[in-house]
Amino acid sequence: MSSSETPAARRRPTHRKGRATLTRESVGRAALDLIGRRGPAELTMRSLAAELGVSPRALYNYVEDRRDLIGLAAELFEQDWHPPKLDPAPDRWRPSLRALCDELRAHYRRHPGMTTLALTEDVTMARHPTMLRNVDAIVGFLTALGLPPADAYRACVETIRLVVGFVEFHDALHDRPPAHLAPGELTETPPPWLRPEPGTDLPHLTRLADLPPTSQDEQFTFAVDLLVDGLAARVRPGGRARG
Amino acid sequence: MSSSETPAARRRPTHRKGRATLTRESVGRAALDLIGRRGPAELTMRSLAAELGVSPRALYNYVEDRRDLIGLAAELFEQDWHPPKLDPAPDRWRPSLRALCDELRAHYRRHPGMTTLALTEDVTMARHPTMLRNVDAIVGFLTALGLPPADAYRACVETIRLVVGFVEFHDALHDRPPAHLAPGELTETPPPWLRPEPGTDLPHLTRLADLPPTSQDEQFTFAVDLLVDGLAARVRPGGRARG
DNA sequence: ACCTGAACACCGTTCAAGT
DNA sequence: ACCTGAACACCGTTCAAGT
Repeated sequence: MSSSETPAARRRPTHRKGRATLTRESVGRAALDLIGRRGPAELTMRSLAAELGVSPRALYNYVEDRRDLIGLAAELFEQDWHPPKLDPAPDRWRPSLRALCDELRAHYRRHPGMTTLALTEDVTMARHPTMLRNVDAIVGFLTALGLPPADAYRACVETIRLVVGFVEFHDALHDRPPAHLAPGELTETPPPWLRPEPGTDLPHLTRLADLPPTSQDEQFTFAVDLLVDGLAARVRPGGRARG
Repeated sequence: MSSSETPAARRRPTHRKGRATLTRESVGRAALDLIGRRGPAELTMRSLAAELGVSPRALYNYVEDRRDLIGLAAELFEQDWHPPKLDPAPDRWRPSLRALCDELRAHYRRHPGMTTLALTEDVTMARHPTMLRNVDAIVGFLTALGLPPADAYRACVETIRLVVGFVEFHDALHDRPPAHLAPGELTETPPPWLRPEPGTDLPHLTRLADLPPTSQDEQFTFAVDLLVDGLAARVRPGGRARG
């Protein structure tokens, strides 16, 4: 009766009808989990509500609409990642950058298709303070290598785009092969459909067909190596920035 | 009455009820046009049927389903492009590669979101003979620079991914800004949401806020320059391939 | 052979009503 | 304050019937 009830009595109940109370964050987490487990196409207001044991209408008490839900999941997804330690010393920056790309790739691969989903739903990601800290750390690392600040920012953007593009365009197909494809049709690189018919005049593809295939990881390593060498040309004393 | 009717009489009618007769190709072209004009989200069986003046059911006489339709549009889209002339001479390969990237970017920009749509619908692109010829030409160009065949193929893949990733993740947002965004919110690079609050400890982003913004084209040029320099490190006599 | 119209099972979202 | 159930306007796809 007094104005000083116990804090517990003031707090919102944590359960309701045997079910954990929904919150904006728990709804977003559930969406992110569902995307990771079943893929982005399976995220519907109705399927998420069913997993949470509520009616679809109940979700609208915590998110404005589906776009808001996807944006929320994307934000939580970004909060879950921090860049590894980055060392700009002349003999350490290359392995640092490679480790950064490897860890970023592993993170995005845990939710393949997430970025593409945000893109198609016009969701703008990356407003969270965590993301600001991450970008600041990477830009600082690239600046310490000797890049002008504007180029350090540009290189940061390209590094992230390289990884995200690789995961969304390459890993996503290999990690979750579409049901309609024959097993080996995408695991091989180059894929079988790039193997020319005998007799066609495609000399370089013909020669390629006899080489051992490139694995996903080899292709990724090649992409990161290209980036590292491109940056090295701007970092090395006497390196030329433009051709 | 004779068995030698005129060829015109044997041919399928080109019109029906005042409307051009549908064909698989004309349906695919209409889909590609609709995507370019109104964006990928606006492509539905019903909207396409309405534009063609038929019922939605009629489309199923020419395509198996929506995935098949999108694959068909993607195939026609690829047929519309051919790489420019590529000159591997030591003083010409850099401008050649830059021109290739510029033209590929311009092509993909004509149908922003097309690649992402194909991706989310599990459509595998690029089986058409035209695409084989294009890839063969690019791999041949990179081989002539001095890259081993396996690396030439890998570099070809990364070049295309760089351009497609840039168009889908960067140009798409600038060229068709989502309705819910304030005008300057995406045209500026770095975007306003990367500008830290005063007093926060993000020194590199803080410094960046005072620099003139990077235009889309400058960012693209930077990305291509990185690629060119990365390749140069593998092409130059004495260039090191790995760090 | 090719089309239409009605129908089915989905989807996001909203309304009116419950507790 | 938070929920449910019914409803609306969409969607892809299919069925039965027309010409």
